Amino acid sequence: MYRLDPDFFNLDYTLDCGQVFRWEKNGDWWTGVVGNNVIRLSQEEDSRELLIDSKLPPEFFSRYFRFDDDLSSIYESINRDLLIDRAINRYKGLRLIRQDPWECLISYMLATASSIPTIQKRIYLLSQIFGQELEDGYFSFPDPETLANADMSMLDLCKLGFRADRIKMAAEEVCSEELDFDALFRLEYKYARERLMRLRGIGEKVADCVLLFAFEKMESFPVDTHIRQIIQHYHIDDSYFETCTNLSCMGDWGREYFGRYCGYAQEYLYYQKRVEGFVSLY
DNA sequence: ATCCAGGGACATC
DNA sequence: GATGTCCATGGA
Repeated sequence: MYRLDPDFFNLDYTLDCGQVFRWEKNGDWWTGVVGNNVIRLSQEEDSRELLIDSKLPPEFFSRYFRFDDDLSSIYESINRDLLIDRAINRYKGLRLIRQDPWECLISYMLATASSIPTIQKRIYLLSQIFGQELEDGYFSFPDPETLANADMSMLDLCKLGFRADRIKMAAEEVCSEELDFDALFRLEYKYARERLMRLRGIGEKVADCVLLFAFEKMESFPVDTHIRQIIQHYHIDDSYFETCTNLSCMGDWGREYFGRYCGYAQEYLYYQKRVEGFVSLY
């Protein structure tokens, strides 16, 4: 057990905002599985110090929680209007997380048209049935080979619905190295997105989530149902915005409007909408 | 009962 | 390019 003292960091917002699905809070402590590690974290009320119950070194958490991102300059660059300004101030310290590409890919393929508790349940079942038990009740995420070779009757136990065959196909592509994660890292956002969207079950939204959360593409602007509702609800005085009705246009709008770090803007708007609905700006 | 949830594929126009 | 329907599942 040791401590870190990062600035601009709120553990609750970061783990609760809906970007990761394998953390749960009991009392003051969060428990989660990252790779083959069961990790427990807490944050002190007043000092804001991060308490870490894990054998992993500080460098691991600096990387995982993106302490290398300069949040104050990111806030400055994305703060374009009252709505995002409110979200930034209310949820200050929410950081994007550097996720594992494979787990992130499958997780967001399983997330389509589902509530967050349902997604969490699917991922838990998938890990319980196909992963390794690390501690009582905590399982590693299954590796690509296991899912590629999984038989459908076992996969159906995870309640994936129509998503089951999609993730099996994705697992096969990863195993055969037809889908190369290293290559995706090197590709520009636009081309990495096109590559991911060639997979069955990956459209613009899932591709953007995976690129934002696992491939360092901060210019991703995932348009899910909440973001769509936000854009439709707040008729911001912007001619480009006014004509923006379909989803892919909303993504382009977000990129242009918020700039290089629009992925951060997206996450703040998303979380604010989930927690508070359509907030008043007066 | 009906609608919605971190959507996407496919047909149709 | 824009629109409608279907796809499982679970909770409100």
